[in-house]
Amino acid sequence: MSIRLYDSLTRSLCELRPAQPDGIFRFYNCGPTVYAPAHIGNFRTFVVNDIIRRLLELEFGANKVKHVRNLTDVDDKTIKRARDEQRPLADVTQQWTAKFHADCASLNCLPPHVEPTATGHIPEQVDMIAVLMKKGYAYRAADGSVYFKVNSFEAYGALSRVKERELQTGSALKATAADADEKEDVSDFALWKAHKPEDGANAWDSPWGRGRPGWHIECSAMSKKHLGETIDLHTGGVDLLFPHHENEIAQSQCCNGTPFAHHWYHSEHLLVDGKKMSKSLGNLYTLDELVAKGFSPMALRYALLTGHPRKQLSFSLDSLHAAESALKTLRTYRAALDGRSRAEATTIFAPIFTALADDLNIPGAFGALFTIVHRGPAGVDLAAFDRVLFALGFQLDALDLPPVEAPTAIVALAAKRWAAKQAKDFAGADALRQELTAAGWNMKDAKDGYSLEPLKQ
RNA sequence: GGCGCGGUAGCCAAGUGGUAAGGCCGAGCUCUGCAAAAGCUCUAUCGGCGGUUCGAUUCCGCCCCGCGCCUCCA
Repeated sequence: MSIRLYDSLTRSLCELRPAQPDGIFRFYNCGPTVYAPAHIGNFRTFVVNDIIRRLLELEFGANKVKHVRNLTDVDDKTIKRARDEQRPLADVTQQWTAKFHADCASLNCLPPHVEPTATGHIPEQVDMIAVLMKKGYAYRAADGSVYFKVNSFEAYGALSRVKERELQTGSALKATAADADEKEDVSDFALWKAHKPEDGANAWDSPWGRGRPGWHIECSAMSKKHLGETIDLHTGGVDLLFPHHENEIAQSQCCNGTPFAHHWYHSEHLLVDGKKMSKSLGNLYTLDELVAKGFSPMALRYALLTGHPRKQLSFSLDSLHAAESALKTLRTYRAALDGRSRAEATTIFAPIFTALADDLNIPGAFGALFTIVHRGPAGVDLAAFDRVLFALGFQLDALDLPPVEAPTAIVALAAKRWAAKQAKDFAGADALRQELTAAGWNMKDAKDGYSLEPLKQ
């Protein structure tokens, strides 16, 4: 199987393969800014990237993939959060890093091999900026900040086709750039930001004075350090395509004089009520909120994968209900497999891998999966099915949420109903069941007892 | 204004130049006092109008509608 994936730069499908002779596939995925809980739109990207990681491992071998995902732990948002809460920056970023890790774990995302932080790579960033200054690609402005001179890089705009757009009067860029007055050109972007009072203690020394790195340079520096000058695949959400990734290319290629990434991939946004999630629209969900509503993280993982990654995906609580049901079907199916090895039957799941390797057609893979499931478990090799589950990252035993303790009133109602049923008072039992349903609980009868479970919202 | 993406059953969502996967919901059925669980069955002609073609949902043109990026947003 060879993995073909859309490349944002050439706008075509290209095969993924390691370029270096060591055969190691170098994979860099832009990570989160750790100042708040990531929302599920963020997690769509990370879950999709987790599928990429898993496919790469299946294709090249687990020890032939190096996956790096950064943590942005110094920027306007993290600093503001620390200032608002009157806490040290590191305190805040460590808190939200831990939360991010916990969420990723419950979504069953494989941890990256290296997870570098911006604050942990200040010298590397300074070094790159120094080279850019020396080569004439950057300049120090009157405010003490260092900017990248966009028009010094011929190829600028290749990724986003920025040269095809007119930066006309009144464009958002011109109107709102806070540092517009300092820069030689509105398109220039900060490599090093001179210290401002509101930055507080969050400043580092540099040849250009105290300050902090700009956003884009961290990825250039960290990917270079951990993966080398040229990487095989660089990914992120579509909103990073411009300017973030465009700027990364400019910095890295001007500094190193070598190609930055062979392949670029961007996943599309998760939509709620037809719109991208945002705080201002109030349509933002976090994993914790969904778990509080009774949904399992695995259901969210499933729901986030129901659309093609390069297409916007509509999310709703209904999609979580659908996901729970679909996953239960898979769990039931797996439980029905007898575990007997059937080497001759391991290829029945091939259509699933074919779909995945064909530009990450995950919905297509789901379709193939359920088509196979409906043929029944007879003669199916358990290990082969588990490889499918690995590729998709589904942990079916994680589906069951810890049992919820019912309130005493509910317990009493249930006991009463059970007694009525034992006495063959079915009318009374039914009435009590209705009371329980109205109270938000379902009573599951068994031969010799019963259990209670809360109805989902 | 520039760049890009999309409009497929009640909802979500694949896909192909030759009469449209899959999931959910709903309905019916099997099982079961009821409910649940499990299983089976059923439900679309693909935004609109033209064009190319033996034939288009799939290619081309126009139109309508929606979304994203152009602001340190995944």
